[in-house]
Amino acid sequence: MSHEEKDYIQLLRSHGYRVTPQRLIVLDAVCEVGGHATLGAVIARVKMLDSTIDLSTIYRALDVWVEVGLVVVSDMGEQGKVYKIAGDSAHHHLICQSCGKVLTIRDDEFNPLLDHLQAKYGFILRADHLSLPGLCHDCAG
Amino acid sequence: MSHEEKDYIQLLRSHGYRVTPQRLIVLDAVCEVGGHATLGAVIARVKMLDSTIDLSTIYRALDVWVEVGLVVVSDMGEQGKVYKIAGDSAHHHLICQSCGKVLTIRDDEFNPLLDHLQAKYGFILRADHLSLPGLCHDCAG
DNA sequence: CTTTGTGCAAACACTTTGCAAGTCC
DNA sequence: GGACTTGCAAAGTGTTTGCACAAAG
Repeated sequence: MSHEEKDYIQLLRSHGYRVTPQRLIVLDAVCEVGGHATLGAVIARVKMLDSTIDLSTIYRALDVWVEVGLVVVSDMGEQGKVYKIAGDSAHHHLICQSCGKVLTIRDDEFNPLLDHLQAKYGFILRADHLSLPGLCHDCAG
Repeated sequence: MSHEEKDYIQLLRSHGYRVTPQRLIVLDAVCEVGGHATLGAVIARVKMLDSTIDLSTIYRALDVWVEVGLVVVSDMGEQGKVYKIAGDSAHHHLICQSCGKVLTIRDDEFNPLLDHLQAKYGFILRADHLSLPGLCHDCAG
């Protein structure tokens, strides 16, 4: 695994949570799925690592990791919730409604919009994972 | 109700659907709730208009209206699905993660972003109802 | 040893489906 | 009359909760 062991153990403890194998496995699963891990993908991965872990435990463990801030979750509507390790560079997705292709764009491409919203409404956009529907180059033609 | 009666009756028929009071009531409900009608709001409204209409009928009727194109649905994740009469001017929401306040912004405020995405990726943004998370003016200070 | 976490089963909310009876055309 | 719809009840989903036992600190 790519994350530092001490850090997240301290993180759990400092929030009054205990360190359990189940929680570590769930965290590993999110890591290993990588990128944007859908709930289904995380569950599948956890079950692969240890099939005796209960579904409710997975839900609870994910809540804990989100609570302590090591994992961030975003609800993408149709696609359900996706989990990822906090600190990954923010980015967004362009999803083609015709062919389903997914383009990834960097967060800073939103800066003009972000500046505009802040200037006009005082609203600070804090989206680290948007999914924007539309038509890709191939399907638009 | 604000919609033309003939139009949507023809619309149903032309798609091979029958005109039933239940379907009309569901359509009315979406109209009356106005703007973005959450599923819950639509259901509540329908029940108010005629409490004998079954939940399954409401779901099926909404599917029919979406199918014929008179109603559009967007899945807003956390907030669930919202329904609205097709043809309303497109716009988007800024949702404050701290206080829950919702700001509505016009679609054309996205034009710079839209142009950028089209120029750089050939991607045509087709979002008529985005929800962007962030912090509102009051909470950001 | 005390407190927290787990697995299990049951409860839950939300949505869909099968079917007989009713309705639209 | 014949096909489509409805209401009802039941079955699915996906997620949460209560509780006795197990594990962490």
